[in-house]
Order: sequence, then C-alpha cells, then structure tokens
Amino acid sequence: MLGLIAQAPISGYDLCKVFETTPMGHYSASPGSIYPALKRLDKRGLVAGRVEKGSTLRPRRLFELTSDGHEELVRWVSQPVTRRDIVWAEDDVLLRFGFMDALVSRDVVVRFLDEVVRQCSAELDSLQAHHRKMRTAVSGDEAPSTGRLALGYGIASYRTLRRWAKQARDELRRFED
Amino acid sequence: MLGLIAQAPISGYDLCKVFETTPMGHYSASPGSIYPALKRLDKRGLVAGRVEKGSTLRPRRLFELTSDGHEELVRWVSQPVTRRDIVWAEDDVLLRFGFMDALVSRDVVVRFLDEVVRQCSAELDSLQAHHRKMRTAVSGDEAPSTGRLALGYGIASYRTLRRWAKQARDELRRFED
DNA sequence: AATTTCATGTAACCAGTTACATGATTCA
DNA sequence: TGAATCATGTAACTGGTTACATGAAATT
Repeated sequence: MLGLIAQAPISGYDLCKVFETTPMGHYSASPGSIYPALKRLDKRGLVAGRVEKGSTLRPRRLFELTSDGHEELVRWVSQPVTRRDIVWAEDDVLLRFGFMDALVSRDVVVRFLDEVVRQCSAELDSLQAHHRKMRTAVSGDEAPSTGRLALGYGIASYRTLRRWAKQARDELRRFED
Repeated sequence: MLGLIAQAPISGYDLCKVFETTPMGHYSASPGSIYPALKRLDKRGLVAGRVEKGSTLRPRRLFELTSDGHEELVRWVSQPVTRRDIVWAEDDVLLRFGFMDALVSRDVVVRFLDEVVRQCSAELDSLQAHHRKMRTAVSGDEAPSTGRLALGYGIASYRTLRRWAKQARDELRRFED
C-alpha cells in the first residue's frame, strides 16, 4: 500500500479498485483489510489523509506518504534478499522489486537481482538433493509419485525465478548510461 | 496435516520435524500452529490420537485418520481447480496434487492436471493483456519499469506451471495400463 | 554436570476474510 | 424510481507467529 500511495495520492476506495482490477489483485486485499491498514499507517505517521472536497459531496480522503512513510518504504524495498524471503515470501520479493525503480538507484536494483539469483541457487541445491533421494527410494519403472512430481514443480519454479532474475538484470544493465 | 497423517500415524512432534527438515517446510507450520490444529481436527472428529506408551516415558500421542478424516481429505484433494485456486492458492493446488495418488484414481489426477492447464491459460491471457498495455503506455527505448518486469515474472511463472502440468500429465499417462 | 533433543503444549499479539452497515450519487 | 456504483467503514470469526513453559531422556 505504501508503494501504491507513493506513485500518487489515492483514496481507500481507489486502492480497493487497484487490487480488484489489476494484477496487483494477486496480492489480495479487501476493504476489510485496506481501511484498517490505512488507519494503522496513519497512526504510525507513515501516511496522511486529506479530504478532497468540502462541499455537499461525500468526503473522499486522499492519502499521501509522509517523509517517514517514504523512508519506511525505501527501507522495505532495500532489505537484503534472504533465502527465507525467497522460500516463504517470494511474492513480497517481487512486490518490492516492482516498486524499486521509483525509489532507489539502478545499481541497487541490479544487486537485488543478483542476490535473488544466489538464493535461488542455494534453495535449488537443497530441493534437488531431496528430489534425488525420492528417486532412489522408489527406483523402478513405475509411475513417479505425485509427491515427487510436485517437488519437481518446486524445482522448475525456482529455476524460472532464477532465469527471470538474470534476464531482468541484463535488461536493466543494457540501458545503463 | 491430514495428508501427512494419512501416510502413517504420526505425532505432533514428528509433524513439526517434517515441516522443519523437508521441502514440506515450504508450507510453514510451527509448534504453535500444529498442536492447536491437531486439537481442532480432533474436536471435529477427523483425527484420533492414541498414546503410544503407558510406562514411565513421557507420553507420545500418535494421530491417525478417522474415516471422516479420510473422507474430508479425499474431498479436499478432489475439489475442482478454479482460477481462484491457481491465482491465490497455487501452493495449495500443488499440495493437493502431491497427496493425490494415495487417495484417488489415476484419471482423476490426470483430469486435475488438465484443469490446471486450462486455468493457467485463462490467467495468462489476462496477464498478457495487462503486460501489453504497460508496453504501449511507455513506449520508447528506455529501460522497462521494474513494475513491468515484475509482471513479466508472473507470466513466466504461470507458463512454468502450465508446462509442468502438461509434462506431469504425459508422464502419468505413459505408465497407464 | 551440562547441554541438547524429545515431546507437548499455552498465551499475547496481530491481522486477514467475510459479511454487513450506511448513505450519497449517478445511470437506466 | 429502482439499481448500480461511489465511498467509507465496523464486527465476528479464524488462525498464524513468536515466544515462552515444562520436564523427561539422551548425549557429550
């Protein structure tokens, strides 16, 4: 939400709309979470709401970032990418990346992607070891268990993330001055 | 947890171990969630715990599925795969798949994968439309925004899932009698 | 003798989901 | 005039995380 508010002042209602109608919807968020979250952010001094019109219209509160909010947002996207992030919060990693270019310099973004590649490789090593163990455990010409196939998807998934990170990094480098 | 208990009677402690030491750890779960969850499942009559030893040893409760629990587990894995599942609960879809072969027939599994392919294609259409919109919005020879690149990952991700589902289906078909 | 592991659990805190409530405004 | 949309919010239910508590058994 801080990332969205940073792009332009926005109301709670329009935040809901973003989650409903764009791929941001991947990150869920319903009125029942957005309004309380805005209230929390306000209480922490990270956003400030101002009423757009004072006339007969139903008031519409536009929220914008405070300087504390901007600081917090930069801190959030700039966090080191840990293996834990890759495994348990891959979506957050991508979300942080998606807001980065408006907040930090190009080479911070590139280092971020390099770290994603590193952590993917680490996780892949561990998953592949498990995958091999499952092969030897059964061994034969029966069909693979769905459990083993599911693990195969996990591996394919981290490979895709790693490949994407490498390509994205190269693409960003290509446009460096 | 029902899926794990179905494989063999297991204690709360050993369930914790599974999540700590295998790729199942991807699905989180800590003692603070496992023990209360076991209690809930017990209360709902889906699992039954029996004490392993009555001697001086600290009692160790082994849980096994009741017939209601088995029914519920089969119901869970057999649910239709919706687009909502693919988008918001991809992990659950893979988890259901991973437990399937012990619970339902081969062709139910194959139909499950076919449905995954369908729903991926639907989601891909929608994401690609958004992706194209972001291209035309900026248009030029500047570097792509990290937001657009992040969406690119989403697309790569669903492509991987679709490709995996097709391959897994073919592999399962190859071993059909 | 001290530490680690086995083994089970509880409590405070936090936050998301669903569903509901309210009332103004715009559109058919 | 009735329905949909704009716009903001609340409440009950649910359940996860972290951290803590307890004590026996095995290991060093």
